Amino acid sequence: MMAPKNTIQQQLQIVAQCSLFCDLAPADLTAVLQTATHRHYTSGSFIFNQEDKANTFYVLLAGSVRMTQITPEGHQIIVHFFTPGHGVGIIAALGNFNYPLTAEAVEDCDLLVWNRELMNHLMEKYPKLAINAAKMLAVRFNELQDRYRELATERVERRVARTLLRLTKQAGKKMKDGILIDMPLSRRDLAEMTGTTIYSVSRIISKWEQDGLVKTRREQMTICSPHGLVTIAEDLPPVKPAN
Amino acid sequence: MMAPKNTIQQQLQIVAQCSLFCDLAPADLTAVLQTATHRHYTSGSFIFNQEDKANTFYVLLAGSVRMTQITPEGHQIIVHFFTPGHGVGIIAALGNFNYPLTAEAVEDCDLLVWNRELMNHLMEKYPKLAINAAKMLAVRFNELQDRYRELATERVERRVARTLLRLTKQAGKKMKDGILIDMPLSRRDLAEMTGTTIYSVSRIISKWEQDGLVKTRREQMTICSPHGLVTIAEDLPPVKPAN
DNA sequence: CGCGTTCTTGACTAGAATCAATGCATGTGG
DNA sequence: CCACATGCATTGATTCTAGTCAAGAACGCG
Repeated sequence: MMAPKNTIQQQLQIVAQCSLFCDLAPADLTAVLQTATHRHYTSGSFIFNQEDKANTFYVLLAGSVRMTQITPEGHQIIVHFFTPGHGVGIIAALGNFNYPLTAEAVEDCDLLVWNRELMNHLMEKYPKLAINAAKMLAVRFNELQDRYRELATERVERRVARTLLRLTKQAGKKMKDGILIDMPLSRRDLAEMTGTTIYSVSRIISKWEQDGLVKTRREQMTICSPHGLVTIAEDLPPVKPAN
Repeated sequence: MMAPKNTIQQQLQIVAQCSLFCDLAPADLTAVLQTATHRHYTSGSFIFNQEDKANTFYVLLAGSVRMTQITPEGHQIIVHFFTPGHGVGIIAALGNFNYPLTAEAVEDCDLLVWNRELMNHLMEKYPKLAINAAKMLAVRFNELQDRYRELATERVERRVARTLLRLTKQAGKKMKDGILIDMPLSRRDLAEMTGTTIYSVSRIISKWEQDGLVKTRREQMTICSPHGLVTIAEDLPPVKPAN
């Protein structure tokens, strides 16, 4: 519907860097890309829903995507935020089951789209593609495992600190008063990312704001002292000289 | 060193069913298997250690393997138990980083072994292999994600119930007085699998034992009423008629 | 300007961790 | 075969983190 944010040129660059396509012979890469179609999602729209049949395979070119999962009891958790260059829905499409989670565009998004079977054929034809997919999955698996360990062994405050630090890496934008997390980010989001409640998050953030570590507005967050957050995330003693 | 528990014949059967090798042309399968070597680990020995360089790739033929991870603070968590037919160390070997966890033989084990680079070549030659690896990873990823969600949203008792139910599926052996979990399983193991402490586990198990749901000995566990555990795991009301 | 969100804060509670003491098995060596 | 050491398991008392509930403030939007 709308024109994509970036030019085709720029998008190709993003794709070529994307770990799914790296190391692919240039000719093969263009062949693979020619089989893709292109879709735009406006902010707030859903790319797919939990329990949908997974027969599509996406690569995010522009925008950001929030992956959530909702339990039978109605608890929602946020599993991942995707930024450009990452594959979306790959796991479900590989495994040929239903999407275990919902993908929502939190900003306007451009995505490359493949049909599941088509991608399977491509992988048989270009083994590198399958190997890359597996590697990408391996990396994501490790990230998830780390977060699992954190959840199992760490306090809420540390988990929130870690999550914010991760977000600065993913979507941080340097401003004069600190690093802005450049996407809408509510207390609820943070709570659902760290496995806690909005109340606990609010208390923690309030305290940090008093200590000058962060500045917040509604659904927005600036990290003034990344180092201070690291101190909390790593459970180092605060800046007192005495130990 | 020692003769394997099963005959080569039996092992081939296991391997052929293993999701890593299924759908492979029989000729290709034998070709792939011929490149593997074979190793035996005695109970209690370590297959690899956290932080080792990951250049080996295993498939478990017999025995069981416990995967643990230890945090800088010294908290240990159990990430997975492997039973025959599963790939061990695959993720790290794919991603070409260090093993993020330790693999320990909890019983005598037989494994097939490949060198990392060799497996990479094999995958380029037999794309099906790479696709299967990716699919296998996708399945494990989903399992991990489920457990992550449980950890984030559920109480300890439910998590312990779920874990025991999973173990009955993985290593359950039908006995006359219930389903025996056929591997050494201490309170500590359960605590590290569910993200809690041995004290909480002990209290919960004691209560269940009083209610006749389970029977325990040292490092051993029999589930007398799987249904009762399901009731707890799903948070259904107990067997009272009134709601 | 009124409405719906989002966010904050306080009071209270409960689930689970921690600490400490003790009881049991199991295996060891005199 | 018994005394002992060791590791595993239980239980009670206590503490504390974080969840729950409730009320209201601040913000943004139509």
